[in-house]
Amino acid sequence: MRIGEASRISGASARSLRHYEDEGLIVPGRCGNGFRDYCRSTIERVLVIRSLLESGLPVRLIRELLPDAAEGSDVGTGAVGAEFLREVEGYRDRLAARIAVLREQQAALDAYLRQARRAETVRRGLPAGPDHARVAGGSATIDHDGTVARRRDRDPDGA
DNA sequence: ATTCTCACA
DNA sequence: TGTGAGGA
Repeated sequence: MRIGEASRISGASARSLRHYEDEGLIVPGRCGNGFRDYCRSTIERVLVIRSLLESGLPVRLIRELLPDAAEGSDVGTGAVGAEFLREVEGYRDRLAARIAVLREQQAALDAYLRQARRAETVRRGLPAGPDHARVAGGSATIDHDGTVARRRDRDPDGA
């Protein structure tokens, strides 16, 4: 079958199917007209790839886990090497590190929203609200207390 | 109507 | 991964 049907059956977009091929995860055949030809085993392989992807394994590791798409016929054995496990662990650790960073960013935004809402409430209750959110040139960061710390990239008039 | 490759506001 | 171009 061609990529269209393979896409419907596997649930992977034609784009993804071509991508998996570029990544060496699958090796569909080719018809005379150059169209890709997907056989049943390839479809099954795509299904496995998708589940693995959803499990969080990066393409690189999936490639190592699955038997060579080129030669072999059917799917995964159970022969996982110790080195492979270490790679997965490494990936998971890096993921954890990224999550930690994301948590900090989320905390910073939560803090910012709290102080921003507080400021909004205060403004309504007071005669005049002098300071508003000002966004000027340069970069800015939001601290854990919700404070927006701005800094000019370079002070034009300073020496 | 489908697919292919290539490139990216 | 999506999307569009330009061709088969």
